[in-house]
Amino acid sequence: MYQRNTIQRTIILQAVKRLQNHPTADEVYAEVVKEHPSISRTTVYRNLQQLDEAGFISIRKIPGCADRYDHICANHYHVRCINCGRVADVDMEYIPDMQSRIKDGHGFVFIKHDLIFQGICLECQKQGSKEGKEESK
Amino acid sequence: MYQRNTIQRTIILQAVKRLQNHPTADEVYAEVVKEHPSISRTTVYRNLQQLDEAGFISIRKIPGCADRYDHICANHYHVRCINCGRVADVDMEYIPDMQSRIKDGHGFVFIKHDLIFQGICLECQKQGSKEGKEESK
DNA sequence: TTTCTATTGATATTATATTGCAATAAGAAT
DNA sequence: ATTCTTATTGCAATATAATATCAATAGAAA
Repeated sequence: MYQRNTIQRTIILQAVKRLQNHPTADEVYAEVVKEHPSISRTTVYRNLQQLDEAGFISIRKIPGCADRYDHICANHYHVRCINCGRVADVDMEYIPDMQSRIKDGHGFVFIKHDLIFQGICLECQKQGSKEGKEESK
Repeated sequence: MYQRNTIQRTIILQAVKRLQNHPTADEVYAEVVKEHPSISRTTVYRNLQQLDEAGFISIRKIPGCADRYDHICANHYHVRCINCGRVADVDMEYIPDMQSRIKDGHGFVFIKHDLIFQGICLECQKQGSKEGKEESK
């Protein structure tokens, strides 16, 4: 756990709270470097992880793309656009006891679960999926 | 789609079918290089992707670790050990209409979903989680 | 046998993330 | 206010996973 609230940590947290669209570490870096041009990418990566550990933000590991950082920490589900990579929340009831549906878990102790939808976002539908900024990996 | 069934493609497919534990591309490489010492890692990556596209195996993108290759193509759910990285199937009914539970999908067209559990496998429980071969990222 | 081209394998590159370490800066102690 | 202490930063290097480029090769077809 970290000890001090530095300028860097403060503006990184503010950036995640301002950018509400599940930014990647690099997108957070691009945002904070405007305000604090000397900040290092390493510091952004490091502080995002520390802010996650401290419970102020939540890291979201989405299959097939860079980690996203979420200003909302409560458990919820996400959808990823397979054309442009955009990640959004879905409004769906969280199922805390999902693991109770498992008949055979091969001796695993279950801790949590992630449910990630894949689809095409509204913008990419409009553009006929022609010029997405990212291909699905 | 590929045109020819090369030696390399054949032994890569056999390796995935033999290694039933959701191997990574590197683990498949380690297996096939025993039989075919001159094979290139690139060829393994490339063929695994082509075999996935051709429907003979299935790529599984698990958050926070390297892609796994599955000899079973039918939709099902997985659990990952956060200590050693092992990926296993869970025996649980597949829910094809999961997206029907979404109240607001923000205009996304939904295509598929992935449900991934995280937990501790039997082996890591026995070892008291002391010497896992991989830390959770 | 010769031609044609899919495929391979070596190398380089990209993307994402982490580690090591010297320099810095922010509190605490004096 | 000055010094001390150490958490933190930022640079550079490294790690890992995956992909791109391209000349050489192999194998089917003519």
